[in-house]
Amino acid sequence: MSKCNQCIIKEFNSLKSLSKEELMGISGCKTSKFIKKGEIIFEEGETLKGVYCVKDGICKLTKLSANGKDQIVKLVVKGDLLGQRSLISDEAVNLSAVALTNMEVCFIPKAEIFGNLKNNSDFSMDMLKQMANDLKESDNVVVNMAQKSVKQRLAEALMYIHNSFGLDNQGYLNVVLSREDYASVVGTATESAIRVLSQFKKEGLISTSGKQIKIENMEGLKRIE
Amino acid sequence: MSKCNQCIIKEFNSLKSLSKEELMGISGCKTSKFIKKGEIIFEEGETLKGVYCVKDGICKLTKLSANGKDQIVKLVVKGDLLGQRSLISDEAVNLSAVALTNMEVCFIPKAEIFGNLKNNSDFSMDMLKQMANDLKESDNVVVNMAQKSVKQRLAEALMYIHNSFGLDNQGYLNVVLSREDYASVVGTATESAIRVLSQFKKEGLISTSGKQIKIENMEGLKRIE
DNA sequence: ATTTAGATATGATATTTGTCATGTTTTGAT
DNA sequence: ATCAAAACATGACAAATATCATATCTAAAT
Repeated sequence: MSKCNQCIIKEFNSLKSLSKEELMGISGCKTSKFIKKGEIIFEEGETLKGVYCVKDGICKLTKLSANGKDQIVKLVVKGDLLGQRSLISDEAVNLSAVALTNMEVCFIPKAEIFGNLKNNSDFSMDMLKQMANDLKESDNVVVNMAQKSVKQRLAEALMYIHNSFGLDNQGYLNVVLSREDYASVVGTATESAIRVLSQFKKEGLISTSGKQIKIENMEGLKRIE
Repeated sequence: MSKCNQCIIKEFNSLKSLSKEELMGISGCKTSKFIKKGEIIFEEGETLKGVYCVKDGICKLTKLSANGKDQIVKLVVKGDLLGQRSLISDEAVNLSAVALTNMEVCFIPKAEIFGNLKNNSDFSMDMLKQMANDLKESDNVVVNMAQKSVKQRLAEALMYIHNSFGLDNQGYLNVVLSREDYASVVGTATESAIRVLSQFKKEGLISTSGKQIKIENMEGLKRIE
């Protein structure tokens, strides 16, 4: 069993506030899991028995809307925790998590997290900060959804992925989404997302190679209205 | 100076997890403030020096979008705290707070809140729970904004206000919003909000008396597509 | 290599929503 | 009580977006 206190991943999330002893405790009860692209980590409505620490790979958090369409609420990468919100509220999960690439995650049981929240105020403060940040971002997304056009939202989604998830060695976005997923991120019909991406391509703002997308003119994307 | 441990309001928020001594500490440093309808409590970008506990009245939390329109992100009532998110993130506030009615609020300095977060794990756990709940609701709003029509969103806004803020003695919604505010809640043009409300009225789903709105057919509103 | 389901693309059209113009009503200040 | 400003209302039209149809491309399975 690999040791949490030697794991670099923890530096990217609240677990960094835990002591060596507390991390040893987690090492002792965590389990490691490999998840294939497309597989479901958990589904809306499930009751979670712990949180997942993402060691490698990328997944999407989605919510099924009343009209039957999935909406992507967030993209989660290496270093993020999954399921804390649900655990803290002591409710069924509000979102589904689906792997966009092959993933490696560590599962940490609920009791362990709660114990640390109770005894380590730095940890709970860090968790609070993380949650506060998620809330701010979610509020910002609400405003964008309500006030911006599909074109703007898609341009911003591309820039967000560019800035947050980086590029491969040929300059393509590291996160590869289907057109349907792009539609689901910006909240529009798949055909609309395809049309806008085609337009961006015509205008030289992006280029593509299969599913892969490369931003060619960041300033142009910023100027989209 | 009135005493926090005798104040019923605290039962509705995280302050209920504080001990009598901790509440006395807050009583000693809090200040009470009356705010008139339409006045700004704080504005996006400001740095807060504490949180506000809403003793009476209702306010809206808004965010200015790039196109210059205000978006109402949340309605806040008696019992809620204002400004915790910003305080915890140690950042400028993300949202503006504007009174929709005359209000009475208590201002509690930052240091007092942080001290209690550090020393009282029940308090920080409760704060975490509150934040987790806000996050869930915000995520749900994102999905609604992205996937539902203006008509649906407005119907839901009316039902939300009905269920969460109650009615006056004649059955009108307790929260009275201008048409512009309704537009800002659902993220649409003021004229569109007016049109939809007029249509609801024609269909007998609601009735109005000036700005006041009464839901006449809850089931009908639920069925809106 | 062939097949085939799924993804991407695009045209035609319908629907929704926004914008501008204009008139009416309500509200608040004097 | 009167007046001005703001809020409300509605028509006409424009723009954005969704839907439906259909064609092409791609990738995985045999």
